[in-house]
Amino acid sequence: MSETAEHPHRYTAETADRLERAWQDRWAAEGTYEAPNPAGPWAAPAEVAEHEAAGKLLVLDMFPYPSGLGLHVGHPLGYIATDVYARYHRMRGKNVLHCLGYDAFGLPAEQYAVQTGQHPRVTTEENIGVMRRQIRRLGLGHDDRRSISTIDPDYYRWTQWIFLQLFESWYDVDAPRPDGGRGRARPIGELVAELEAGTRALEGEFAGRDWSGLSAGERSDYLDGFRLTYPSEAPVNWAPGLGTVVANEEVTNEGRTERGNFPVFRKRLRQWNMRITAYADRLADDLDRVDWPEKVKTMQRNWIGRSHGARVDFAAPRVDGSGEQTLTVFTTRPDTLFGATFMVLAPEHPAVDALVADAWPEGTRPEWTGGAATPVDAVGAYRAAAARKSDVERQIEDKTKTGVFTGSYAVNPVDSSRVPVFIGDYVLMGYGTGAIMAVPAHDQRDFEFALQFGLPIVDVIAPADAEARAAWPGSVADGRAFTGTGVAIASANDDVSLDGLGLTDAKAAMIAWLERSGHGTGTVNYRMRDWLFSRQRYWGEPFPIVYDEDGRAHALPESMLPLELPDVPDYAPTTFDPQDDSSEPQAPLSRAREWVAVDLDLGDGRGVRRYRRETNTMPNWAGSCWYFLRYLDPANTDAIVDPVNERYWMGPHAHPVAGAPAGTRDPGGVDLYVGGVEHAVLHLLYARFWHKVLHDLGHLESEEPFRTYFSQGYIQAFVYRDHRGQPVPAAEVVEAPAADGTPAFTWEGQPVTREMGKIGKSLKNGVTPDEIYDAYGADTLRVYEMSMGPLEQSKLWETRAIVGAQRFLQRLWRNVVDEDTGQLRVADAPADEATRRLLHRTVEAVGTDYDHLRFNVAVAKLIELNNALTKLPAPPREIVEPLVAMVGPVAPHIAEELWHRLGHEGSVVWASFPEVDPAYLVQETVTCVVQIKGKVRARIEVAADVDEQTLQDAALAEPRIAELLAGQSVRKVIVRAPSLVNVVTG
RNA sequence: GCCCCCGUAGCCCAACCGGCAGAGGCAGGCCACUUAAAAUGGCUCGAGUGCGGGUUCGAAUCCCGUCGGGGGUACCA
Repeated sequence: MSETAEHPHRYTAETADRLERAWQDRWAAEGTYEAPNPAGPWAAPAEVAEHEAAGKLLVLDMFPYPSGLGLHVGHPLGYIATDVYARYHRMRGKNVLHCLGYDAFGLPAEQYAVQTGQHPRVTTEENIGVMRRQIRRLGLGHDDRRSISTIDPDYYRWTQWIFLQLFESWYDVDAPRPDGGRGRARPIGELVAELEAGTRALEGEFAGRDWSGLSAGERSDYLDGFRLTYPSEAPVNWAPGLGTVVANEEVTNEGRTERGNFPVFRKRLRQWNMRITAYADRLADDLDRVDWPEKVKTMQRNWIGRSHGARVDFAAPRVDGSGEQTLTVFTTRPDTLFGATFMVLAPEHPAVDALVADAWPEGTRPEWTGGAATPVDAVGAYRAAAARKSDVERQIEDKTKTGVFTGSYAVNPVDSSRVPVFIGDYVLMGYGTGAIMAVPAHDQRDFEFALQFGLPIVDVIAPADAEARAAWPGSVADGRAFTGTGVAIASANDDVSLDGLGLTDAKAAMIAWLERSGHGTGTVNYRMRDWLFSRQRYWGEPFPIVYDEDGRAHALPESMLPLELPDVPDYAPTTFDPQDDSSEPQAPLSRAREWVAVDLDLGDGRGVRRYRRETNTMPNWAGSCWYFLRYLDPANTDAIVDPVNERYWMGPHAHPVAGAPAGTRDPGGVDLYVGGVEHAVLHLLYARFWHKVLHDLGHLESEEPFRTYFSQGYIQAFVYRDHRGQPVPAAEVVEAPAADGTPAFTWEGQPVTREMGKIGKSLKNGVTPDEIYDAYGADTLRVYEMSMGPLEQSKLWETRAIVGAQRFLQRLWRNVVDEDTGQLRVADAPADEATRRLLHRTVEAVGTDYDHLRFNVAVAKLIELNNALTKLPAPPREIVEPLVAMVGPVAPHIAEELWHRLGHEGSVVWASFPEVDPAYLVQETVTCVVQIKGKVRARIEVAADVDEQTLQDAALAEPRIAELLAGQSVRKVIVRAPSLVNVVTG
């Protein structure tokens, strides 16, 4: 390039490339970013002590998944942001732990391997290699010693260990916690001991029996009902096209898999689950104690879906004459029980069979029968139709209420009225009890159902406000349910009256009556279900579980960990026709017969026996639930993390986060976690759950994994499509104004349309970091990405705008280095007053901006200061040095190079962030704005410490103001010394 | 349908507790350097804050309504 010849010492892409690589090598060789641990295998307490005054900082990025496609320019955004933050805090003297590992087990890696015909380990390791190279070239200050990968047996040994912790524990809802609450995980051995000693009674189907009277099998089943991870036969989400079951959290609204978009079918299968529901309350409550975006907290609260209400028992005579069938409903509105005029059960509800009559009873309306001759036919046909409908169809269909009468009546406990029992698919088996009491006057869905089927609608709530009550014609006349808050009416029996009570009191009164009369109980219901944990896939962590001849699950002893994933030639999943819901999942590991059948001594006193290994593997989420804990102490072979290290890096702070409820303590956790919002109810919820279990069991001091979480926006790019809607290569699109002046776009001469979209190969708008490294250098990419806009916002990638970032670095370079001679240009003469003031203002602003992740504003301030230096004949060293230091977090390579050229021996990485001298922040004089009725009419220079009266006098004496005020009466003068005077006239 | 976020110059974005609408960048224009172009540098142009109302001495900022964009969620009893 010619400019190199003309300006041999100019900062160009080549210069950047050369010095960036050189500094990356040197940082690696010198271990510049290695963070000392207080304890464990890497204990370096003396080095830790050096940071005692400033403290520590744990910065975390979401665990990346090494895809075969490599990175595009959108991926590094968060990594750069955390790196800037980490580097800033290093300059503040903190012991900063920042590193990056790889989440390498899972479906996409396996699919990629199947496509390319290579073993997943081979392709995954290759992909990690590519990603490591791309990440290293960005110059991130990671402690590479701590980089771990989930597929490493030394890592997944501990994933399996955590699984065993969950298997070997149960949730005791009564156990007191150190924080004063009740409920925590305890070792299952303690449960067994209490059962053996008879201090704890058996529950559920074993209630009333004695532990010693149970068979071994019964004991095992009983304990499985308590373990935090347990096998169970239950309806799960089976995706034949994916060849595996998936968790509820991985199913989209459309009833398809999040990964691959395959149809999902409900199927009863024996699978492993995690008892996350035991933690529902704490997972919901503790959101108040972390510093997260409110949006993400809301998403988690909605997912957990806690609602307070009551369970109410209705009784219906069984059609076979064998007595009463209890139908339990969940309602959030027990106060409307007097208005319950019918019941609806989910079509799959198990009690339906006991209620389907042989013939339509007297008074059955024709529309209740679904056109069938008998209830048996009607219910049979309706159930068959409902079962045939996929979830997708149920969603897509309009919301017209359908259902049929079972031919049975139940008794409303509150007034002994007979209410017809229907089945209908608007009641879901998966929520509450799968049965509802219908209160058509006060629930819009029930209202619609009642209209459809000619069922009675009885108002039991009326508007509370007398005026509104007088105007309200009743729900039937109004044409809709009254769902607002109001007061109860027509709600009394011999025993209880709700009449006149408001919502809260009426609910409480009804719950009290239900409990008193034995017809129900106040309860809390959750939308969240237990977490389906097994997958029929090869590329995941094997379960440390074996089955004996009776099919009972046994944990492998810890000494047998890691249980390594066997190398099998046939790792491809067995997939089916995506629509074939009759198919059965087949785990690839089940084909590894020699691995599955083993003779082991589990150390339980039974000696060597024959066992069959669990052939499911763990889901992708397993490895990412706890990786940050391993970063803290990756070489520790005795423990998942040394407790001292965990307390040091993640222990609770002295003060709770802003907005936490009074009296709560800080939960501990990562100091800053940055990642995309797409994991709001998956990873972020699962990780919190495991963390709380490990906390309860005494392995962790912190109660939450992520004290502060920041969700970054995405970088998007324009997508151009031709007339068929096909994306065309974005880089080849030409922009030219159309005849009317509006922007128009063409590709190969053909008009194309423009829209925003994700960056990627499929949309033909991909830009890789490597292209940008080559054309501009990593520092330029870093500065550009940080200056694009607020971190939390989605932003538009615009390759042509990058040059602005490069020009900034070039000007910075030119302020220090002569482009022709390579000599230093800085002057040792003192700076002038104005520049010095600007410097201190900049130091002040950039520091707080870095601290608050406002990198776009920080970069603008640095550019401003740099531009001010460009105008000087020779930039003064006293300004240049702090500027270079402040640039260090965003553009570490150029800063390091200039720092050394300025004569420093040590790294800029560990230089102190410049100090603000407050003396330079105070202005001697300021410009005061003089307004008349809020409009600026004059400006005057006044002393910064001017008092209000003097300022007012000066303002009114200002000739232009005096002129404008002539002949007007001054009503009021507002003085905000020293910057503003507002004269109100009239 | 419901909930949340965002609308400032041609474009991306600043603006503290309500107090001069502009920090920075891109693009555009002019000039310098150049045989020329690119690159680089200098200078410069540019909106009254989506719209309508309200509160206030004063509103981009607070409140109400409305339009547009983005996200979440949806028969959850």
